Amino acid sequence: MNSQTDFTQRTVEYEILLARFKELLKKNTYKYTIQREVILETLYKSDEHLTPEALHQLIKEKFPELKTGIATIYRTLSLLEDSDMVTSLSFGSQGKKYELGAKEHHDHMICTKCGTITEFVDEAIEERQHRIAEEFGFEMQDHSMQIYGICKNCKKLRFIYD
Amino acid sequence: MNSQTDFTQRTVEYEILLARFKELLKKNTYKYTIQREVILETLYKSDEHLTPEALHQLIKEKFPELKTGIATIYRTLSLLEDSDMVTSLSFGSQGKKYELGAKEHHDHMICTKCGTITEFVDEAIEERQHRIAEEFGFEMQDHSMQIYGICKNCKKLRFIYD
DNA sequence: GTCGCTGCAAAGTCTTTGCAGAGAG
DNA sequence: CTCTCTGCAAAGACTTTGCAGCGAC
Repeated sequence: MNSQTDFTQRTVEYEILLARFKELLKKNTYKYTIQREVILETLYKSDEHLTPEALHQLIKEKFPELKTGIATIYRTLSLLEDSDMVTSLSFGSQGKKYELGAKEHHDHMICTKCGTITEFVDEAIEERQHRIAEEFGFEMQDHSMQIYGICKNCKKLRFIYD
Repeated sequence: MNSQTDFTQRTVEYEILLARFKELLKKNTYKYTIQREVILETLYKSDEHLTPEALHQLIKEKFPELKTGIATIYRTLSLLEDSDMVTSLSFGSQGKKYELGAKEHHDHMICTKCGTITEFVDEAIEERQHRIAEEFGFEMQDHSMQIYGICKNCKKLRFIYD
């Protein structure tokens, strides 16, 4: 293990994402800043859906020298969301979670015990959604679906602890 | 037009709902209060999905003598939600909206221009959802689906104003 | 009567905003 | 150089909580 920083451990996929991001910034005469890239990178590296607060924690741990403020997290997330680079999910009272929206479309299965989010795609459902919107004369921009329940893992644990 | 109060203009459907509610209260040794009934009634009469604030406004207008506090609205909505009598929907930053959950299950189509929510049900989708949960070893408790876009009406208006 | 419920106001959360200095273009 | 972006702290919006008095049972 050498002393490479995280910044050099980039995948091709991430490079493409970053290029898209820089293009977006340029197009809107926004500036490239290290904070903005770190936020993008952290979202990219995380498999999870992150709350602004969780994202802030991760960044403080990984890049403490940046002293990134929570306000910047919020501002950047808004910017990314407005540009359709990230998507947010709202929960009951657990606030809002963000994920990179560059990935292909998918829906969410949310465990009400542990909060874990599993992604899935179902073509039949996608197809029906389009048809329904059409039926109502509705111009669909987006759609989302959530299945709430107890995940496989928590079902096992429940068996042990309950 | 006579001077009947709203309380006497009850439908059979509402009476059943109210009976369910009273039963629920009794079962949990909660007390029946006029505020709680007014909240239930207002939710029942509204075709829309209401924010706690909107609900509060409606109640202040209809029953000013009660001086119902916003805290009571929140407390009662929580109570009703915990008891599965109402369901809440979360939105981007527009907060949370509540609807009576006593009705049969349905999904939502949300206009991003005017915020109007249209309900719909699609059997094919319901069926697929169960199948997907099963596939993942997930014990489904609930599910929700939202289609975001521009409603028929706003599409018309856009044609005129844009 | 008792004990839960209510309104009010104060306290929490979470998110946004104002501002002066730092830094990208 | 200019003008945006940032961190900080203060302000906002929304929701919850503490408390004393009121009211259901």
